[in-house]
Amino acid sequence: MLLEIMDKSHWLLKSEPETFSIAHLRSVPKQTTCWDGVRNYQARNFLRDKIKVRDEAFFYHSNANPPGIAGIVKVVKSGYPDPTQFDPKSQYYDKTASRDEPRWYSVDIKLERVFPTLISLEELKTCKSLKDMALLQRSRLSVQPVTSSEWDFILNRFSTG
DNA sequence: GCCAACGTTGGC
DNA sequence: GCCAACGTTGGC
Repeated sequence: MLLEIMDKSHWLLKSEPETFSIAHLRSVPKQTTCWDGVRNYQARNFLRDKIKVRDEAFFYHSNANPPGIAGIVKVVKSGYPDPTQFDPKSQYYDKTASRDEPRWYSVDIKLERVFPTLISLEELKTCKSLKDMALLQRSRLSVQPVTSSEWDFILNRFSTG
């Protein structure tokens, strides 16, 4: 099957830990959750079109003290319409979206690893090899690609248990 | 809490 | 399709 010979892609997913941290993810059933609430078109396109089952992602704590990469998750379900866009009670409700024409997408992710210590943004910034990383260049994108070399570099450079 | 960066909206 | 106004993100 084609999927088996395709390389995994790597991503970085941001979450504010006050809202949903890696500790929250560890405590939910099956350590699996719907990655919902993304309301940016470029991020949406990655969720809808590019992120595949078996891909891995860094779980990044944004708006945190300190901000940084807290662990790794894997994708267990690829893009499908974000259910919160249809829910009037959700803070992510979007009245312009319909089930026939969904506007926003989610994937399901499962916890793979919590790093024993956070890899802080400050440390990432000191690495010349990471100077082109989307996180350091286009800091506001909440779903962003990570190249294989960036992924490997980070796992090798930092003690991640 | 500030504010720079950047994304979205809407009048024209 | 431009661009000013406005809103959000997220580091600090």
